[in-house]
Amino acid sequence: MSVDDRKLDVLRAIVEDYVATQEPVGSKALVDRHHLGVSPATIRNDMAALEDEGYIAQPHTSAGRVPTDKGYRLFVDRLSTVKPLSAPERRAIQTFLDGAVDLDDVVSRTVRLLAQLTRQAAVVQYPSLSRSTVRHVELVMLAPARVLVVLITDTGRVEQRVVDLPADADDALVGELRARINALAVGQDFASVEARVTELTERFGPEDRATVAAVTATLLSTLIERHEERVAVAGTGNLARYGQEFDHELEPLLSALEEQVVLLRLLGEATSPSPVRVRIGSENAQSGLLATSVVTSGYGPGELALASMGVVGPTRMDYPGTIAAVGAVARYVSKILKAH
Amino acid sequence: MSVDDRKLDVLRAIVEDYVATQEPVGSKALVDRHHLGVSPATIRNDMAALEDEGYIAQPHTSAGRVPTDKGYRLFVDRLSTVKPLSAPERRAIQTFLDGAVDLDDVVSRTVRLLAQLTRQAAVVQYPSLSRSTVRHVELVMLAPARVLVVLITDTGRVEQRVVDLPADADDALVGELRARINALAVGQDFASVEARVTELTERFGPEDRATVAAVTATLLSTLIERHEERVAVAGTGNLARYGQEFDHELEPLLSALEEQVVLLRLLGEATSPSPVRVRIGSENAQSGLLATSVVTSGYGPGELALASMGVVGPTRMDYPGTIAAVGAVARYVSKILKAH
DNA sequence: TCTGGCACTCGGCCCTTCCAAGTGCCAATT
DNA sequence: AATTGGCACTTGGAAGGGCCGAGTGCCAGA
Repeated sequence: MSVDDRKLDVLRAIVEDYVATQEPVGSKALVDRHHLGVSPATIRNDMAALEDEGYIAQPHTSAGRVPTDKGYRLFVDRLSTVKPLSAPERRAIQTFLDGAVDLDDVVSRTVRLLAQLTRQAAVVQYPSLSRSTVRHVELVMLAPARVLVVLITDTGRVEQRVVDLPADADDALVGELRARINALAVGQDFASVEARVTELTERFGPEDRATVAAVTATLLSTLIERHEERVAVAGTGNLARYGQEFDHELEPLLSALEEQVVLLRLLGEATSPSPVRVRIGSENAQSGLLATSVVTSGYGPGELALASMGVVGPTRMDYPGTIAAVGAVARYVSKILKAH
Repeated sequence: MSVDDRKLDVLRAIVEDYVATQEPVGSKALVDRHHLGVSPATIRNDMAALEDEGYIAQPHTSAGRVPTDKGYRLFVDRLSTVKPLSAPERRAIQTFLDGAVDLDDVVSRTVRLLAQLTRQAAVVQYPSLSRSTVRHVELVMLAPARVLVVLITDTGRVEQRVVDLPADADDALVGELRARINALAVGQDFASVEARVTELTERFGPEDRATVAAVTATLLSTLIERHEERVAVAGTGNLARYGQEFDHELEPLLSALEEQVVLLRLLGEATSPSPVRVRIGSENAQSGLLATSVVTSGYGPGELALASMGVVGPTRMDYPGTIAAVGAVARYVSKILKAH
């Protein structure tokens, strides 16, 4: 075994021990707990080298070493082996998610499941509108000058918006409008609908145009408004349990977890479902999250990910376990969405 | 001024000082900060009496006094004067809530506003279905054997559910069903709809009854399922800020704030909008909430409250300010709902 | 009924001491 | 060249001790 190999082994051992014990780990403890076959002094040399390269650090002189963000990064990228979920965990995922009755239920069950599996805070984005297609648009008159616009997507999501019309409308007009909108929107993705629906106004008589414009404008804003994308959160209590280590930093973290904008940035752009992504500590570049890592995965019924889900926890988290959990849940949810 | 009056003054002073400083308050500090016109020794006697009666307690011998739950209760019931909101606060409420576009937006803005005003955790219940009336029921065919049921209430709330039919249906059947359901449900409160809709099946031919039954069953379950009542939460970070005083108790508290069931019980039965209710510490009889107080108010467009909103914080909270804030926000939201 | 005085209690702060864990370096060994 | 044992050094944290101040309860006097 070459020297570099052993150094990596040492780093791995440090990460594992530190994650397990939450305490800086010294050379002696390392050789005791892992059978490395060399003496503490040798380990010390390796550790000094690792420290020079920036993978570990010591909180104070005469203390053990702690992994740096860079160290965790190396660990995640090259040193950790996939830790398969236990059978009970697999069963838990299935039984928990199979009971879901609709999309909202899937999301809320997923987020609680993730929080429970990882004992950290979980975040799940509702499947994004912008990648869905329109299944149906419904217009309902609530009052002579007030219409409810309901948008139904192929993912089973329903968005509604109330429109105040510039003038009273009658059922005939609303009915015609409903028919026309559905004729050109159903089955289309949102971008296409945007393109087609704008010309719709011209097909109506001048006296109705203002009304039609009001309705289509609302429909478009529903389609476009990505910031409407919702996010479910659970397990924030787990972060508190993770100890007083966060100390004062707990409050900004909790605040961050309440802000949709922050959460969406956290989950990042959902690309393809497969790879689980890990952002470690300072890689987040988000004020309250410098001491936290984020493990995310896209999910969705097809090749493209509709949305993301993930877990937020301290940098000193069990990466293999968390990655496995997030990956497994994302895969299973994707399968459920496909079946629907 | 009789003796009992002064004792109550002393209690009030203790509560106010303790809330302000977070530290046990002694006789000397009391006479210094409040011009009570008597000597510390006199105050000591009063304090001893108050302690005998269970209104205050001392953490240790030779420490100042701290109000008990019973003391807070007396303070809230008889000693605190209403503290009107400041002009900026009033403005904040208006500008913040007037921008709301729909019911969901009202709720999410309200909960954030409450959290910000009181610097505590806020909880707002979505207007309850069970007290609403039906404005419209829409059936949308998603597939030959799959129908989306959309229920629209007079509060602007929309509930949807997907039904898998026992057999394929055609547009004609669904259209007829839609018309009939609306004919008997629109304008009715939920209890009436329950009563009327069950007989509906019999009006259809035998071959369609299974289909009709499936749809009506789903509609009924949507009407009845109160546990579907959702709750919005914000400001949990404020609880962390409230200091390490919660210590280990923070985690169960955060968990409790994530559980719909607990939150709904916390908000309690919404009765009439007007009075703000306060539950103090052990009055909650909820595991994680023994050190917290809950200030709630019903709200809704009419005389009856549709739902509740409230604030959760440490027992050592600023009751007059919190009560004023919750009351003002509840009144303002009620006004908005009435206007809609 | 109130007040001033007085003895007493006790938690928190500060200081010191001590210890264990851990390091870095170096000379010796393989 | 790599590894090892030995050793001096650093340092945070725990343990102990003394001090101080805030606060109390009680009592005798106004």
